[in-house]
Amino acid sequence: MTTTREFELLDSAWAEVSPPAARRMLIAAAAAFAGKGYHATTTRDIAALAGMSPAAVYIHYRTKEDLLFQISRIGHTTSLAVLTGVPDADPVTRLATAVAAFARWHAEHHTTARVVQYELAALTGPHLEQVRVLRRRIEGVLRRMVLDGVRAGVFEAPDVPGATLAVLSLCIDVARWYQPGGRRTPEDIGALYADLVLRMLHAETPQAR
Amino acid sequence: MTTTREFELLDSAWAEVSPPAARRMLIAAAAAFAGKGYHATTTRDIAALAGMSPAAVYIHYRTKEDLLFQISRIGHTTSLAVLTGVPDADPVTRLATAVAAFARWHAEHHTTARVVQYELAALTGPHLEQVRVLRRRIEGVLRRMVLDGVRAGVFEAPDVPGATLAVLSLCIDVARWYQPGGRRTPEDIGALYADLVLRMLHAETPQAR
DNA sequence: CTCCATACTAAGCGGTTGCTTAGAACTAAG
DNA sequence: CTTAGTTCTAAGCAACCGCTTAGTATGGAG
Repeated sequence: MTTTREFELLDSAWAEVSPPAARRMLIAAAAAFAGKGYHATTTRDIAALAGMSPAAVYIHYRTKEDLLFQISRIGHTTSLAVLTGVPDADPVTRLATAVAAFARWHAEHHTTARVVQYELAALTGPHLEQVRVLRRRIEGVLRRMVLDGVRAGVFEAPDVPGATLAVLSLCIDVARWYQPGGRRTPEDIGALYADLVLRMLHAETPQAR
Repeated sequence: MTTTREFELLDSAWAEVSPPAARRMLIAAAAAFAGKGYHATTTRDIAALAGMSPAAVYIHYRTKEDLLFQISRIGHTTSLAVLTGVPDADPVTRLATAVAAFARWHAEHHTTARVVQYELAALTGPHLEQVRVLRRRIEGVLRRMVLDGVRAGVFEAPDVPGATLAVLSLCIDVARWYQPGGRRTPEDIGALYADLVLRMLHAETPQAR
């Protein structure tokens, strides 16, 4: 129960989910899906983690897949907000800040991020389509940032879509390898990746971090 | 059946598996695991894909997890061989060739690579430990290449383990996003990534390549 | 031919799965 | 107090899971 409460306090993104029992169920499902994978998780696992009976899942969610979809939808929306919420600045600072925040999010919320990035195949047709729209928007935002820098002459990238792909891929993969007890904090990872990405684009690192 | 035969011809790494029926079973399992995930794949799926009865699985493999382990073991060994098989050269050329080959392998063999990279959690204790040894070796080989360049003064990396992590992560994640029908061929991806990695390490791109 | 090992299938067993049903406990309005 | 609506549980159903068992077909050795 302590774990669940910590989750709620840390993760303001779940605040919109109500009633509280439905939120607890979502958080339990996200933890279970992230730890064992969607298909290896049973509805009984989720209910037990949420401290309720197996049937309670179906009061708030139509199916197990609906639970996955809500996690995926909220997760994608939140990570998109992290990218777009970066303050306006020159292209170099802007991309550096965005990469740092995006990579950091994938570490800090690696539980949600793992579901977001690695359980897409378990979504049903219409739900998958809805999530794909969000994913295209995320890539679009990042590509625009790279393109702005290239146009301003501060980035050097012979292949803009390719560079965007690499940057996105780098950040996403944090969710796979990150471990909470590890050597690097989410902040460290954000700083490291911002630096590496600027080097990748042959940009001068600004003295303002 | 045509698909299975194509697989066999393309993938020489499976050659060591015998008898042929056991090889067909492994290839069918790899395809199924990559497509739907280990837990979503039933032993009946695998048998059907291999064109045999469900019970035939257990003639050649003790459990479903043993099938996964064999795929993972061979996959890890092969990808390690791809890295170590790079011809000796100056540090810049050597790392560039290795990254190109490693990234390319993850695209070309994205079916196997997906099982290798994303189904580790489904391995049982001793099998997981065995695979972890191979994974540490892969990271070690790559780190050594980065370190050699830093020591020779041709790479600039304030954080060698961090840079190694990023390079490895970049290549591994190819298995997640690569699609056979896509715009980029495995060769394209290898070339793109070799270039991006050299930039990341502030190295001058050699004219060869 | 017999003998025997290998490779396979048909059938099915015990256990687990996602999900449903029937009803209990609680809350709040009239 | 009654009533209605909501949230939960106990019990269980049909389908499906990994895996086993019993038996058949094949082919090589003697």
